[in-house]
Amino acid sequence: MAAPLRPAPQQPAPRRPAPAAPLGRDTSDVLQQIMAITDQSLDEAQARKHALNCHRMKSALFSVLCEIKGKTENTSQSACLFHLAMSIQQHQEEDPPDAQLLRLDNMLLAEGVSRPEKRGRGAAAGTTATPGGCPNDTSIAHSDYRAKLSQIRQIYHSELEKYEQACREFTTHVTNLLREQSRVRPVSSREMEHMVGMIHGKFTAIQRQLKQSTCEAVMTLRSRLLDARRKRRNFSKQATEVLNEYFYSHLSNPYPSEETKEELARKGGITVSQVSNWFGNKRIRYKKNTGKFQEEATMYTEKTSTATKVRGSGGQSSCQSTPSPGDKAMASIITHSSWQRATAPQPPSSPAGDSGSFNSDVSN
DNA sequence: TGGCATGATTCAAA
DNA sequence: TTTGAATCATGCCA
Repeated sequence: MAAPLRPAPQQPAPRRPAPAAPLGRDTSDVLQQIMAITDQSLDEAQARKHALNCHRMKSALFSVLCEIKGKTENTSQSACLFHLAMSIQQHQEEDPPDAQLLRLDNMLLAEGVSRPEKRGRGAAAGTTATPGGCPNDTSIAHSDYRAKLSQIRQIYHSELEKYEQACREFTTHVTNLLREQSRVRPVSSREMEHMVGMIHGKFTAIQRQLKQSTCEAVMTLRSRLLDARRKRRNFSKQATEVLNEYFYSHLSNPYPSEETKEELARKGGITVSQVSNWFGNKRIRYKKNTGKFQEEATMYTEKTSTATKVRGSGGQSSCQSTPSPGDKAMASIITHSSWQRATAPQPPSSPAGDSGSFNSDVSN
């Protein structure tokens, strides 16, 4: 059986100086050498380049290539339009990363990483408030934070500089290479710009990675600082007294309004969130073990009753803290009955309702 | 050092 | 969004 005719396998380009030969064969030979030049080692390529530059057909080949390029200009124009459209589309697709880059830039700027290091104190730490924290602890944490941030900033700028330097060097190298190639083939300025743009695009991607990892480092640092803020610190005696007084004088409905919370926070020198936390904990712990809190309850109700007698009939809490001999029993009854109803959102403007429920609880 | 007290956090329910 | 409940984490004291 006859084997089917197959196209002859492509022979690798001969790596030898072009001998004197007919024009067509000579041209294709030179072209093949150009094509193969990237496969060769640097020394070999250098020698090949020199041979090509000195080749007697070089100027003829160059003009032919220019002619071909000129003829295909129309085609290339449409190709350029296509590339332009593709590039626009690509840029549109890259919008999210660009937005991300913008966010990264903003964050680095906000954290003081993008800026050169400030000499003054509290450059970045000034932006982090620490409500309810201890000044000594936070200042230690902040100095630690600043030191770590400074390290991150140094690393970031050093790496950024390295990348920029590498980008410049590589761009110069590629530009020189293209200039070199322009002696053999026509290289338009647009091609050069395109190549430089590509290089810059690659290095921008690397820079984005750098910014991202820097942001992550800053976030980790911040979260560690936040963990440090989590440290528990007992409230001052005054704060505890203010809260307890309110709690036991409003035992029927220990749900202070937002305004009351603010007032209690101000009086105790703590934050509104801390007041909310305290009441949340107090309610649940009181309910769980009423007996344990009886002594405390008696103490505070007596205290507030004394204060009421001294102050007379004025004051917000005084009108709601009329102590009765049966406070202990009342507390336990209230705890197990009215709080369940009281968990429903309270009407913001019903102080009378508070005392009313208190009285009704007592009477019940 | 262990146990208790207590402020903070988390999560589900209303 | 607030609250209850559970849980964590830390301070304090015997």
